[in-house]
Parts: sequence; C-alpha cells; structure tokens
Amino acid sequence: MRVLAENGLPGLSMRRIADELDVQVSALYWHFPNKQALLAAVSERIVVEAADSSDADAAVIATALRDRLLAHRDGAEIVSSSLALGLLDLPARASLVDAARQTGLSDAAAATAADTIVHFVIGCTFHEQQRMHAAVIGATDPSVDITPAGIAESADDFSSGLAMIVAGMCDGRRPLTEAETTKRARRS
Amino acid sequence: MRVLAENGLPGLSMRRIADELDVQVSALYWHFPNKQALLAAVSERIVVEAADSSDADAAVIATALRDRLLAHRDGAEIVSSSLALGLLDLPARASLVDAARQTGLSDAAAATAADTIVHFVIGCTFHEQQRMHAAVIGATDPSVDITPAGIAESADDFSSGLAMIVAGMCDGRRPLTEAETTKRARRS
DNA sequence: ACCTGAACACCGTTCAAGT
DNA sequence: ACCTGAACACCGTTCAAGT
Repeated sequence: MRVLAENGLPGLSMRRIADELDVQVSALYWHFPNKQALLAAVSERIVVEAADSSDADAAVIATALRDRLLAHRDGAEIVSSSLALGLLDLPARASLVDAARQTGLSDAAAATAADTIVHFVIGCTFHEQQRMHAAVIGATDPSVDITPAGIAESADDFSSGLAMIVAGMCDGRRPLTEAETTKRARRS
Repeated sequence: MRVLAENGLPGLSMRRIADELDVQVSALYWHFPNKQALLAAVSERIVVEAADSSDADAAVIATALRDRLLAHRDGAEIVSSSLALGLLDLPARASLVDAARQTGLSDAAAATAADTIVHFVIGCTFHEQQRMHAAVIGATDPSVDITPAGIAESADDFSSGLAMIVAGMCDGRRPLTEAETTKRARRS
C-alpha cells in the first residue's frame, strides 16, 4: 500500500515492493503466485466496506464505493482489473443487490442494477483518476481542468449520472424488452 | 491492427510492431512521440462510426459502440485508456448527446446521460473481454462461463443494463438533486 | 525526411541453492 | 518454511549517426 501511495500503479513493480521490504524479488513469489494475485490482495484492501450497509440505499452504497476508490492512488484501475479477471469479490455489489431488491425489484433485475451501478462507479472514477494523473504530469492539455471548480464538476457529474441510473432502476420494476427500450427512447 | 489482432494488448509492444514492419523500434518514434499516442491512433480506428447515426436513438448508438469494441481484441481496454488520458474523441459521444437532446433533455442533462452511457458500455465490454481472455488462458476459474449460454447472458446483461439507464434518462427530464435521489431509492 | 544501431534503465518470472 | 542470487526473456525510450 505504501509503494502504491508513493509511486502509483505504474511504479508498483515487484522490484520496488521487494526493495521496500528489504528482500529479494523472488521472495515475493513464495507469498503470491504472480503479480495479478498480489494486485488482487491490494484491491481487497481498497474495497473493504467500512460500516454495516445493510440498510443503506443504492446511492449511498455507490458513493461509499467511489470514496474508497478515490482514497487510493489509481484505486479504480487496480480494482477494475482484479474484478475483470475474476480475482476480486466486491462486497459493495452484494449490498447493492440487497438495496435493489428492497425497492421491489426481482432477483434478476436487482443483479442487473447492481452490475450497472458498479460499472458506472468504476468507469467514472477510473476516468477521473486518470485525468488527475495527467494533470500532475503536466500534460499541457487545456481540456483537463484541475481548478477547484473542475473537481466539483467531477463530483457533480458522478452524482447526476448516478441519480439517472437509480431513477431507471426504480422506473423499471421488471427488465424491459428491446422493443420497449426503443419506444422509451423515442417518446418525447 | 494486425499485431493487436494476433497478440492482444499485452503483446502489442513497440518491438513487435517494428518487427511486423521490418523496421527498427526507434523508427516508430519518428511517427509517434510515445506508445500512448500510437495506442490513441489505434483507438481511433476502433471507434470510427460506420453509418450516419444522426437519427438513431441512444440504445442503438450504444449497441453500435459496443459492437465496434467487441470487433477488436482488447478493444474496450485500449479505448478506455486513450479516453481517460484525453487522447481520444469518441464520435459516439456526440451522437449520444444529440439523441438525448432529441428526447427533450437539457444540454447539461444530455451530456450527463451520454457520459453515463459511455461509462456503462466501456465498463461492461471491458469486463466481458477480460473474461474472454481469462477463458482462453484456461484460468480454470469455474466462475467464468464460456458456454454459448454464457455468451448470450453477457449480451442480455448489457441490453438490460442499457435499458435501465435509458429509462432513467427519459424519466429524469432535469438533473435530480441529492435529496431526490435518496427519496427515489427509498420509495417502494 | 526518415531510418539504423546501440545503449540505458527498467520489467515479470523461474529456479537451483541456501538456512 | 522462507529466502537468496543469478539468470532469462522481455519492455519503453533516447540519441548519435547515417542516407
């Protein structure tokens, strides 16, 4: 965690970790089969759920997950890859399924809602953290806004998008068919 | 594109590209300042919009984007990183903003909707492509389903999630406040 | 304008051998 | 059980020098 905080994901190499521990690189391979497994262990530390969230609603759980990701450098990217490789179980996902079911959704619809929210939270936060990184590098890209107003805008984009998904979740008490999706998009 | 198709993103190294072109690695650095810039050029080729989509609805545009990403090995991951670094302009995003505005949303709400859909499409497809990759490696992970039924399920997860977001987009004709988000999630 | 050749400073992973 | 030392097969990037 210390190496990650100080060097970011690009600097989180087996050699740097070994150096931090005053140990040879090969020693790490007794504890982890490979780097991805080590990264999965790091991911688990990032996404641990602090308090009991059994009675929280989806928006609160999603915001808490985002806060965990933002609390660690490159948190979204690390968690994203561990998740995609199936090496990480996201406690927040189970909480989201519960929250969705409590609003009256079926099991299948609740799972869809949870996955959709997880994708949104991770995608949004990943994007945001990479922009922060680019800003630190001084990428001279004027499209990147690092002013306080820019930061606030990021948070607002997140909560607006989240509100939209939650609205859709509550709106659709059952999964929509393809035809219905099209109709909805067309109605003015 | 050939090196990507045959070796995937992990195998898309400057050396392999140079070999394919019968050229020294350093020659590539006359054409591109660095690897990320080259990857951005690859991303552009992946996300070009085929037909005119000025009159398409959001669901159609999103599905077309997903198809483009799925058509190239590791397409979602490459595009995701180029996008996050601000090196890629997504034509589909502009189309999505148009589509959202045509349903009566404000400019700000349309932008939020477009970004939310883009995050969902890329996150969902990234996740799916990494699972495919893990399956090819033979990760022996029984949680990964590569049967035809599993593939169909992926497509269904995608369209169900997309339908949910589109429903939320149409539902919220204006951005919701935090209080409204909470209220919505609580009402049964 | 476009490319070569060679180097620099790194990577993840393996494996015999030690204690 | 846990670690060392050394090697293998790679990386991205730079830069003088060529044509």
